[in-house]
Amino acid sequence: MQILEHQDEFRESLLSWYRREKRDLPWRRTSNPYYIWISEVMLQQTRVDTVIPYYERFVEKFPTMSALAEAEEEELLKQWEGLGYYSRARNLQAGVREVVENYGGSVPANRKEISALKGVGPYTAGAVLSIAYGIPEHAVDGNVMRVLSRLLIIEEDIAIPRTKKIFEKVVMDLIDKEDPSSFNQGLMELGATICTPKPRCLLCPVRDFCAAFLEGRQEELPVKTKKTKMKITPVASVVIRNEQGQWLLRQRPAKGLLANLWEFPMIELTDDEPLHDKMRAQYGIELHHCKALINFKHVFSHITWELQSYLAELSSMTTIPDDAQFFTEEEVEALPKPVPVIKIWNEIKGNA
DNA sequence: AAAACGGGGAC
DNA sequence: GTCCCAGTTTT
Repeated sequence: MQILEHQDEFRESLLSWYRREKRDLPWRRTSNPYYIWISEVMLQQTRVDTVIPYYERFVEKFPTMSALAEAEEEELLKQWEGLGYYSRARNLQAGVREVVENYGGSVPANRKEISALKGVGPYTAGAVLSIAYGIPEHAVDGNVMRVLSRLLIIEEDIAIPRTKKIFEKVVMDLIDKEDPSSFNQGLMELGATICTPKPRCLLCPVRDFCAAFLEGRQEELPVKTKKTKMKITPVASVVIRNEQGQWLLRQRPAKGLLANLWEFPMIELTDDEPLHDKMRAQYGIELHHCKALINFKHVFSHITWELQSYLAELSSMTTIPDDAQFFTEEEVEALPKPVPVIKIWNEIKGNA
């Protein structure tokens, strides 16, 4: 089935535009599958401008798969600090370890095997295969669905998982067999710079092929039902300093939100029970001279923390929880911490 | 199929 | 405020 008239001309217009206009990005200066892999994982749900400095530091710190395979998780998370979706980092390391142990250090060059690696889903598999190895495989992300939904007027709801299969099929039909890397990246580059949610069609190199532009319907596509009921959670974070001037940090659980990152002991404020009682009940900590620090909101993808923070002294008689310990200022700096915790820490240091 | 999973930039 | 970003995993 021919899904698009003038397929060859479309490919040529897209590819010549991409080769002429593509941004000079760090991961476009290499074809090392490991580096491409790193970049694609970092770019999941994350903008290019945010990723660039993280990518540069990461490949400098872990220049080989062996280096990453041997790294401590704390060191890994410190490199990822502030980038979000921290399971990406753990999954990347797990995947790299699989490659080192089971594939002799060579990233698999077929969809079946590469997709079996931790953290490598349908998009990342296709991206690494096409960009690093030049294999004609689909790499369908949000950009590609937006571009193709307009190009072909595909009105299926892109919020529904099975809709992506439609676009994967379209890409496999359209993809340039000679340069699948530039084709896939060209679609994404177009979506990121021209065919944006608010499209700039007058700059588009393929508008003559675009069914939505022809009908003036580009603003209506893609169709996406949204629905996020944001949950609001009031929390209190207590910064505790002992008589030696050390700070009490707790490591978050290994699963769930901000897994394994460090924080000042945090309490969910579900009822109107006093903070002191909750600290005693949940942590066995007795607070003295509790002073209010700063209050702010922190928005995650599905939760908003309404966060209160306090500075308190700890009585020397109290036992501390076994998932928490005291750290010097230098040690606190070195621990991987989520952004709201860093914000509190900066407030502490500013007051000192 | 839906929810969980971070953080920031653009409007 | 809303949207959504070079998505994947878990439930």
